[in-house]
Amino acid sequence: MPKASAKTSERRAAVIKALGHPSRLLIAETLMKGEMCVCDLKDLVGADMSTVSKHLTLMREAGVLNCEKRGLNIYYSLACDCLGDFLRCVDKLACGGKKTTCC
Amino acid sequence: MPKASAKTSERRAAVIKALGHPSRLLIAETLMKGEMCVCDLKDLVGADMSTVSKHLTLMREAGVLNCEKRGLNIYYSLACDCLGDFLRCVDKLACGGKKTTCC
DNA sequence: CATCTATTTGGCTTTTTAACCAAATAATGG
DNA sequence: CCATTATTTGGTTAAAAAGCCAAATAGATG
Repeated sequence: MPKASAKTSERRAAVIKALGHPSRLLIAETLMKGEMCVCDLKDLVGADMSTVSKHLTLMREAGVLNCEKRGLNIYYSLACDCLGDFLRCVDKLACGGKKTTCC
Repeated sequence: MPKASAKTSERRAAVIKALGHPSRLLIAETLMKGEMCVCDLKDLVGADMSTVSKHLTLMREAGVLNCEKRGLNIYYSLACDCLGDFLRCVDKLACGGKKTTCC
């Protein structure tokens, strides 16, 4: 585990932030099953195409997604197969329940 | 892996968002070594105490942190020991490098 | 070449998040 | 009970993120 310099902390936070939005998380979860093109992801998310495109760009720039153009479509896919482990941890935490106060 | 309903997606995203800020991530990384009180975390982060307090509240409400009051201090700790796996995945992605375009 | 389809970009508005300061609360010790 | 220390809350302001629309770009196809 690398030590947390300010720089790596920023970079890590960018990756995490890229997944910390409901639509983007849904996209990532869905891409675990395989690549998809933007228009299919648009249907999945149910937002404006331009909005989805911006989410995808952000995720790609964070290093979370790869993309490849084939014909008219651009296919996005996960850059890493570790997302399962990532989500397992998230789910453990998410189920912990919201504590409104500590004492 | 539970299916991603809108509700669970929201909840998961909240957990992830709680870690997707440089200061909060630094706090979480530091707490892997053990609990700390707010004033120590304030020194670590180097922000106003009230700012740090709000970060901690947000993380606690997301389910990421627990806290316990002892004497005058409140000690925060990680709610789950899975953060290592989480960060391993994040680091893999963070090292992937920023691709500015796909083609 | 003109056109069609898929996607990205730019611009703008609204919402959310972050930060600080000052004031409130809570437990402790004199 | 008063003062002190640790922390949270409320309020305000500034900065960042998200969404939509319209326009631009890039291949594919007739």
